[in-house]
Amino acid sequence: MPSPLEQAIAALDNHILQRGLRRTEERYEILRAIYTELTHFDAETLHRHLTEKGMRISRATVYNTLELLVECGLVKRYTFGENRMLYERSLGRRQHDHILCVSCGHIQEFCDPQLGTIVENVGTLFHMKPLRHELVIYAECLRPACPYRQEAITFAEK
Amino acid sequence: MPSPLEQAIAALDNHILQRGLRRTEERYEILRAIYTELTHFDAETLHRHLTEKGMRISRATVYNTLELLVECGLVKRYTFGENRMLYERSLGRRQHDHILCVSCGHIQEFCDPQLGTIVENVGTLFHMKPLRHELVIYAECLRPACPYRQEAITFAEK
DNA sequence: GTTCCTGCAAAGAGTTTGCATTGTG
DNA sequence: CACAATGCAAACTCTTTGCAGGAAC
Repeated sequence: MPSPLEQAIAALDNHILQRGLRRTEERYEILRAIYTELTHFDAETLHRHLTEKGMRISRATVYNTLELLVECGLVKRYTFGENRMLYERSLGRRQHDHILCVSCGHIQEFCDPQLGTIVENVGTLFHMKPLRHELVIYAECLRPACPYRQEAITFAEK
Repeated sequence: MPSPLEQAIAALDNHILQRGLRRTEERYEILRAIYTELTHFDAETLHRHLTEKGMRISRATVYNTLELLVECGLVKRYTFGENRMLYERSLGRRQHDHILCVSCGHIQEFCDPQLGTIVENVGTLFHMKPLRHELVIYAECLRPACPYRQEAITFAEK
């Protein structure tokens, strides 16, 4: 069984072929980073991650490629809490939603099968067809020593 | 029974008194507009609305006052679909979530009591205390003549 | 009179766009 | 070798900030 990365590469190959686009190194490098190294990241973080690994790539290409990958369903885009967009890989993953710690910013995922029913019911009520949904729970960690707090401090000091 | 606007003014009076702030005309005008004329608006729309009614007010004051009103719980702030913040009045309103039409941008509200249960359960699962949540359903209107589509076209042409 | 608040304009953050250059097909 | 995609920098949008003048207490 192929790994999610292998599946994603095959899907991107296919999309590029279908649309007469070009197989550039940048597109595959970005896809690889998203499928093997990053999760819940913003465009800036992805750009920094790639340049720090020695790759020479522009912000424009990062944004262009993210849009391409969102279009062909390989990446999902969210607009969490703060005014920026977050991305994550979507192939080989169940539908899920997010719970975000307001003190450290750490994001965790959860699945709740009942939520799908609620979304369908609301759609029916309004005569609308739900295409996607986003539930974000903003919460506070109850553990006195939250393991992610240090991460948040490091992040804030930058 | 006092109207939501009257309650909101009283609450703002109280907040201002408690914190030793000042009762400026701008703050009360903004509060009045939010409680009687606008819903699901962004800062720019509020600013335009006020200036079009002849009021001379700066963007900085609009942003400052929105922050003040969010702090004291009179206004709620959301980060829907696109990369901007939306606001709405919160006093005298039940907890609700939003369904957004992707073709015209129209936003409607719904309440689902089961959602609260889901949110609590997820909090328990992760040992976190949920503070608030946002569910946004992105959907497509099934009615061939969506009454809000014209609104969207007008909006787009601006 | 003191201090907070406002207006203005400039700065910031995140994202998009225009255009010359590069490189895929 | 055509033309899509890249890199760079500038433009753009939304929001925040610094500061001088003005208003509330």
